[in-house]
Amino acid sequence: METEHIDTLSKLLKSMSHPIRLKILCLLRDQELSVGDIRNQVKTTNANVSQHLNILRNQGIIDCRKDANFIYNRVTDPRITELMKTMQELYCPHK
Amino acid sequence: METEHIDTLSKLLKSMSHPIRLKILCLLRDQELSVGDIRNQVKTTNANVSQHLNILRNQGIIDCRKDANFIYNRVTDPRITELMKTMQELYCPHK
DNA sequence: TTTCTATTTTAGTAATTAGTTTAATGTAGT
DNA sequence: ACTACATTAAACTAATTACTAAAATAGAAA
Repeated sequence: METEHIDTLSKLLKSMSHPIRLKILCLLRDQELSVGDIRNQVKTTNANVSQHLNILRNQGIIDCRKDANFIYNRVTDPRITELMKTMQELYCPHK
Repeated sequence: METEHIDTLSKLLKSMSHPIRLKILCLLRDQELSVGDIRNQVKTTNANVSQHLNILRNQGIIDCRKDANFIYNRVTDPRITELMKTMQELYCPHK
């Protein structure tokens, strides 16, 4: 694997490797959620969720659309969905 | 996904998300290498490689065997190999 | 034993990352 | 206009992580 890919991938993994951000990605895997929705599930402050969402946006993992005064977030990159699926299969004991 | 799995996985991703450690994992995917071998490929100090290897060992990703005064490292967890394979397929343009 | 080589550990510092608080922005409804 | 709500931005402290250099450990060979 080339250095360029190593760097790209390590940045991606880093952005996913915070428990709050990983949880957000899980939540957004099959639904669109507002910042407030996420805050309720993750139990932290709005500002903190916002900061984490921003990191995921800058990484190109999620994007958002605005509706009234809500911002709905969703996973955009299908590779992330695929990667999450693989991780779940490998690390979550299948029922 | 349960909180426990989220924590486990985020720790795993964190340990993989440093470029040097990710490169080490790539190198060890299909071969056993000594600390010095790795240092030559990664271009840093022995101590630095040793520290990164230690992080990967504590995470249970790799283990090592001693032969004379060399320590040979290898990936032990087959899930890591599988995960690396998926990441490579998704993020390295296939020839 | 001494010497050399490979690796690890420790200690120190620099750099990055995380979380809290507060202020600011934007939008809908009254 | 004002008020309420949702979100973001800025500033700061605390905590973690990374790298370097030097000392320590362990084994092989002389």
